[in-house]
Amino acid sequence: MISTPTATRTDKTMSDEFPGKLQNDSAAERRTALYTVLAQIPPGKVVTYGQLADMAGLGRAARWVGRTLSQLPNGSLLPWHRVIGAGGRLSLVEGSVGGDEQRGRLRSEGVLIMKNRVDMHRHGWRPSEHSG
DNA sequence: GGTGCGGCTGCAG
DNA sequence: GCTGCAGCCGCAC
Repeated sequence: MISTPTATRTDKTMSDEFPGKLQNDSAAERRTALYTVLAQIPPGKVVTYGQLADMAGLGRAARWVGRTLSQLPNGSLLPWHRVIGAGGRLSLVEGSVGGDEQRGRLRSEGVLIMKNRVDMHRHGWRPSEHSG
């Protein structure tokens, strides 16, 4: 056996594997995990901040997720618009840049928005049920 | 290393 | 169903 003292985490990017339970050591790792999970969300589906945080292994850091998403650049290819508040509520207010963008994108994907709310029973992403 | 701050969450009114 | 309040968690001073 190779007694590697500092080989706890490694060498290369282990991000080759699918997300779920990454061993997050640093904030950057967590952000990466968050982005990875976020990228797994299929079109027409939505997740809540808390759900996304849990998927990234952050537990209840839903707030942090929201802040992190707000820090995404405009050119980001991540489907940040598929992240909504608990209960299918849209945290972003209509009239806001992000709010308008989110609604527009969601509708483009076939997600019906009624009074700042999305039907989670219909569009809620169920990773446990093979993204379908 | 203590304090403040969020694109939150859940419950009560 | 909306508003207000307290709780959580991690990040930035």
